[in-house]
Amino acid sequence: MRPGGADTDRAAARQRIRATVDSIPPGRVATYGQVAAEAGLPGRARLVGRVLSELPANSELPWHRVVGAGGAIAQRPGDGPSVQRRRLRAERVRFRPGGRVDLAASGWEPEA
DNA sequence: AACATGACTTTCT
DNA sequence: TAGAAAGCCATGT
Repeated sequence: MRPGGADTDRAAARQRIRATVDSIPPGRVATYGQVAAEAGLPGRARLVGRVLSELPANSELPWHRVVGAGGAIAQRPGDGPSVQRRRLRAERVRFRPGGRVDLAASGWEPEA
């Protein structure tokens, strides 16, 4: 076989992204860039968004714990921000006036 | 192969 | 507060 093939790399990257998202504890949120960096893919925040966009509706992955830079709720296709906001509020995630997540209080601090 | 698009981020005007 | 610009890059046409 050809270890290190491009296809394999992309598949592995997406798997690491999913694993990272899955490791975000309830009540905490991480930004796209943060998830990418934790997954060993610095600078590829977009790839994270891509992976999440392809998740099946019944996915167990806590996609709602991923927000944009500065705690902004991302504009998702076909659905308003209210869905994600509700799910986060249900986990006691703190919000700041303006509708952003309070990263200082509820941001994810991954353990080394 | 060129071009467009997108659940992104950061910096500079 | 807004917009442009430049990074990033997988996918689809």
